[in-house]
Amino acid sequence: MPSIHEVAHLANVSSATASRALSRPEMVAPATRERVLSAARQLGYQPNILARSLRQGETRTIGLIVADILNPFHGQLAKGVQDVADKHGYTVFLFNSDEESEKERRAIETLRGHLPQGLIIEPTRSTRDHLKTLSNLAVVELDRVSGNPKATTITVDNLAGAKAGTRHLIEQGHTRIGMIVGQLDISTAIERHRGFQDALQEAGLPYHPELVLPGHHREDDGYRVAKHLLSLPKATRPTALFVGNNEMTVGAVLAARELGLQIPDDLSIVGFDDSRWAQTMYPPLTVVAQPAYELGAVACEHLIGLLGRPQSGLPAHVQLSTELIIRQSTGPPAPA
Amino acid sequence: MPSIHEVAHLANVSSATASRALSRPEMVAPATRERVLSAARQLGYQPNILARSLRQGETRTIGLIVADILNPFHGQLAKGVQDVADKHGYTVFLFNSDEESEKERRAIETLRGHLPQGLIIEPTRSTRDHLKTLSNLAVVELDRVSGNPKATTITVDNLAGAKAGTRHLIEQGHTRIGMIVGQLDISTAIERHRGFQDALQEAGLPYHPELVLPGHHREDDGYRVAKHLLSLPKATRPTALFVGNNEMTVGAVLAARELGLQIPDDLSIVGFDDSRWAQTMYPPLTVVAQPAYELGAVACEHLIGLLGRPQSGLPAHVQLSTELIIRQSTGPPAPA
DNA sequence: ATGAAAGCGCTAACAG
DNA sequence: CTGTTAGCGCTTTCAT
Repeated sequence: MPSIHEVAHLANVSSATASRALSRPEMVAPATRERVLSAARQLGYQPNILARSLRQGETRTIGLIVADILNPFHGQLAKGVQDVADKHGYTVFLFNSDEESEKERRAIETLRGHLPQGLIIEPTRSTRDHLKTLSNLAVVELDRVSGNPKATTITVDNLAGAKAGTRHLIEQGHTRIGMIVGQLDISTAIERHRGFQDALQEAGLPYHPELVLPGHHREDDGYRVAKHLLSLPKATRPTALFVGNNEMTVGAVLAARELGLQIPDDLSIVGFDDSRWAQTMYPPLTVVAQPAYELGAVACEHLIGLLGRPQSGLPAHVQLSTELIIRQSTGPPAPA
Repeated sequence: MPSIHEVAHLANVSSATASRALSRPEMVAPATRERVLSAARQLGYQPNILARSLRQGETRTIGLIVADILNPFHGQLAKGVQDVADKHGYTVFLFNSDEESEKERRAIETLRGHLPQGLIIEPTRSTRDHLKTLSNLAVVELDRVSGNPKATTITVDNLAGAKAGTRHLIEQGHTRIGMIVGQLDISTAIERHRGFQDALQEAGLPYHPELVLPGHHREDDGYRVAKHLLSLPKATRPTALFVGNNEMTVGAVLAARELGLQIPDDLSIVGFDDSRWAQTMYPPLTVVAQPAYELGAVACEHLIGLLGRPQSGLPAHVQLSTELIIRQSTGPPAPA
């Protein structure tokens, strides 16, 4: 890799001038500028970002820590972030926490060494602690909130979403509705659970705690929990299921199939997050859809905004809305 | 961020000793080492990787350029790469080319400035040209090959996979089989097309060029092409479709549904790539599955191996195998 | 408008 | 075993 000295030498100027010609063209005589530019082109010169960042104390880099890049929802978040970062000339360091505290800790540590100017993170249980080590880095929390009151957060209105999904089931006539909820130490799970409860209450329906069970957001959890709920004696078994995230919904659908339950005749299902398979599965799934890509894009716009001004007042809390998409996995309960 | 000088000062040693205590503990007296370590802990010291990399000329960073992170197949590749990189203490710079030459060019350019020690790339049409600017960076081509004979490549046996998928359709009794093939300037598409042809030929079946149409790997392409093929007059319309990638298969399935064709009774479909929706859709899809995660993992292992030795002989060409998973989207053609 | 020189934070010679 | 010194490539004063 040629250095700026070689470019300077070839153009018969000092490295200072070469640097200026490249980054502040207006400070340099047109003729000189041309010579430098052509020398750079000729040598295939590419500035060494490490050196530049070291000198300027500015890396034009941001960190992104997502919970699980294989889950299409999180994948879309990541894409939204990347596209916007790219547009503004920032480079993204992407890490996966896989929902594990320890991985998150390591990701943050590695990231720190690379001196990102900002961090976008989907918090886990331990994020609050981990972020304490990050003196005064601009942080945007995405999708979930860690509880840190100083953080800017970009989320979806989970409460309203869950309420809408549950209400839809109630309107179909269901009274025994089960929920497979996420980990209750994560904000999204808490809010969706709350929305579920609120909808029941508004309708004057009782909340059956034994029909509400937690899972760790994975397909197997959905499968296991659904298997249990759907194997209850007919009288107590739920006629509808509201599932707290996309992966667990897959598990629930497979469990229902395995038990020979027809959807929606024997069981109605509403999932959270839309996805490719929700549209192609049979029957197409009714879901509470989230604007995943936009969520990521907005988070990144905000972060970059934050970088512009030093300490601009209060942290923002942006909340995007969800959309209930009614397909064919929901219908009235079978007559008793 | 505290620098190593502050740590050194607090521990009453020179910065050189502090550096050694941190990176080469055996070179330093145990007592000193302890003092330095504790000072570092106390200050929350984290080495500045930029400075270190600049000094050592070694960034312990690799670049990864995937075609489309939102496609789960590519997502799995990325995860495989990342997990392995992580295990070896490398950090990954992830970029998306979105199958666009121009984005790929920009990604490579940006990457260069960050001085990655190696690059893993899913080549596009123009990769060969773009890589010329990368003097002597270790490069591993993933999933596809660019045609550069000096590159190490990690691929799947697309020829055998496509052959197996096609043969399966032939065994079911199909004689008019259509194919939706990818862009024919990408190696995987070429090989799958060839495998398709070979299977026909081995079975003594004619190749109908009018039943083989290209798409750009997206859902809409699959939809559009399938719509066309399936709208042909009954006598000439294919009774089975072999589709060259996962996204296009979605489109083909939706097109079939829209035309009221029952799968597999009116139409058999074999897709390339397994996925979540292939398993949950109705009916579950017969596919040629690829070990995506492993592909990424192997690529990264290879790259890191390459970094160990300087110029180790010939480039490797690893080929993993595919697996035909027979589900329920394939069956005998309807009797005429 | 240009050049000389300093310094970002780190580590590798080289001395001692 | 430890300190001094130099330099990775870049940009930015400060002169001129």
